[in-house]
Amino acid sequence: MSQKYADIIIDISHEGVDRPFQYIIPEELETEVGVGSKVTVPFGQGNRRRTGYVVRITEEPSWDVDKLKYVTGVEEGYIAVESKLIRLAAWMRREYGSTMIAALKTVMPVKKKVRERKTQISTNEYIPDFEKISNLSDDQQAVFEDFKTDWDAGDRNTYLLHGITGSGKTEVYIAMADHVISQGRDVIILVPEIALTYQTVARFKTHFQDSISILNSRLSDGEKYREFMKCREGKTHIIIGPRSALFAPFENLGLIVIDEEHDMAYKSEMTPKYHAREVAIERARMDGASVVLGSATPAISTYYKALNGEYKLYTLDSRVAGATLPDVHIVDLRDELAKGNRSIISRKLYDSMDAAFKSGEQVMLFINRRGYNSFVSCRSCGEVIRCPRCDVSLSLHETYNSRKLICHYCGHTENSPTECPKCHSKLIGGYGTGTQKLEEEVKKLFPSIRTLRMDKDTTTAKGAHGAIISKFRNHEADCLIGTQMIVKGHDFGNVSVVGNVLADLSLFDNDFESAERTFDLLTQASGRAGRTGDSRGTVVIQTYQPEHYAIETAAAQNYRSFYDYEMAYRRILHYPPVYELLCVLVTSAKEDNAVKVADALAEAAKTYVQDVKATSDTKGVRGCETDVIGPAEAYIYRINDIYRRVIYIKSAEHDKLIGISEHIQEVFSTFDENDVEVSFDFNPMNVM
DNA sequence: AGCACGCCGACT
DNA sequence: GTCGGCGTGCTC
Repeated sequence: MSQKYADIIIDISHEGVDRPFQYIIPEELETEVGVGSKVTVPFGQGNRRRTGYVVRITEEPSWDVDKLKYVTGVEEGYIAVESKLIRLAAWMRREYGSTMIAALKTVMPVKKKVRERKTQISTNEYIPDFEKISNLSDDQQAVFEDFKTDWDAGDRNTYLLHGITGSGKTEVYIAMADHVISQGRDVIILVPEIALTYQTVARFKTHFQDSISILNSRLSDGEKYREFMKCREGKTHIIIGPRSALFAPFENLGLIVIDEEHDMAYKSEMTPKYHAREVAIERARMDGASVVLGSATPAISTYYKALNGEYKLYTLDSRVAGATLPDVHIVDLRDELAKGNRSIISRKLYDSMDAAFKSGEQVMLFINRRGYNSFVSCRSCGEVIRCPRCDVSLSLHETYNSRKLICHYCGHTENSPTECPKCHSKLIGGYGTGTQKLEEEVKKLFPSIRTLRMDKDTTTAKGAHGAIISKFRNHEADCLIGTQMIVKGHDFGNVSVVGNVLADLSLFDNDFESAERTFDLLTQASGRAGRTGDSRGTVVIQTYQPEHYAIETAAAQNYRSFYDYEMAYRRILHYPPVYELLCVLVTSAKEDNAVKVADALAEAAKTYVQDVKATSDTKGVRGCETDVIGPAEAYIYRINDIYRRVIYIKSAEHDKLIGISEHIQEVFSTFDENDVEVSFDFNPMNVM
């Protein structure tokens, strides 16, 4: 038998070693080492043991054989992922500007010690059975039939299923998944976050019973690995889970469904900062699978592609079971103030709540900010209490016996001062409003009402989220107050009033997606009112900008109208999806180095753009504009004593942005400021 | 990333 | 003279 050699990516996240190194596979390990194996090898002059991943096996060495070292160990029973997932990692490396090892680690199933429990806990126990789905409505059937026709003809596509809240998208997914599985292919269902999409998961679980793998964020690495093994071994043919379920090691993937495809949770915060939608489409392309994107409020960029014909568009615009749209009222808070109402609950919202409580119905109040007040400032000198390590003001949080100031970025905590640290005035206090303040207000206005609060503060404990939801569902509280997490996918039959207490909070973010986020939140929140249909629900939207198109179109539940307005802005301002955006983040503990490097990289990018333009002009190609903006201070200039500067680059051509990012990386690698780091974010979803 | 080789300052 | 500073460069 001939000698085998392995190309191995070493587990060191550094540009300098971000390439394969070749090793000899010793005879005794030959059966165990395959593509995707996790191995240990001696590396560097000191022959330090490092781990690495095998990305290729050859029979011919491509390096001086005398210099090759031997593979020293293999992780036993490690899932050898098919080379397809490694190719997907390579694609992600290039697409999102990360190292190969970082890309591999996001794609590889993690194996930690799988502790076998004595009493096997079913990870899916907490999900109740859901009523079996009834037959598909005519609308749903038509969508499914069209999909089936394509599928049977071997036609693989990306589809956008645009269905209003309550139109029954889940039933359509299930029908599609059933069909694909019946053809011997595997299915991945992505949901934004399992805890928040409880009902979708429950429906799938009811339908597929034990043949479905369910991933959730509470699973340990070992449990997650076990679910992945089931996929690998063909014990299950469908998996449902968050972003990471995208890398389930199925051999015969046929369909990827992304539910609530507009959700921000699909964008990874960790390098490589990939978007699950894009990776899903690439994986589907590699595996000959179809992708179904579903949403009531599709991302602008998704709808844009659907209208361009890049995706096939399906629309479901009638609610099943005759549920009606709620009555939506917009309250202008400026009028309210003029009339002398200084409460954060308007007259209209108060009356609606009062009526609901009197008839034994429930109310949901939504405010997109946690904490008590947004910040603490001095009324005398204007001093605002800020985080000592970050460039943000601290948020006030109240616990049972103390008032604490917390930094939402680094976690810094201090006691709330009783006097101004600068001018020593006692007139120091909180401004703005958050979930805690709102809860207090409700208790003051409705003393006999039982309230529940759901935000990041009350849901950190394991199971807290589900506990709050089931308490409210069992009507152990009359009023649920929370941040955006309460609007996602929960159906409460007895809720007749939904209040958006300060709808423009998300508009104040002022990045190019703030209108889109506001529209999504308002639409989803409105969808929570009166869904079961016997009584028409009431939605109250309180705002300082009642004429804003995002608020008006959300109140009218008119997605298309919002899309048209929004696209007009995006076109004028050269924002995605017309133009794509690359954010280059330059960070350093030394402020002057961050400035210096950011300036140099922006200069390099500008020169590069000019050169590319010059060459394409000579070829007669009408080069699309590419703008380099900045560098500027990041939205939050300092986090944990690290200074942050950003360069934004806009281009209508995706490949051009990739080229620029590669060029910037190259230029950066010649610099010797080793306290500076550079990271890339394509089409960022948060202000940087 | 980590380790070695390499060429300049104050020490047994 | 030499011990050691960390600048530069390589790792199969």
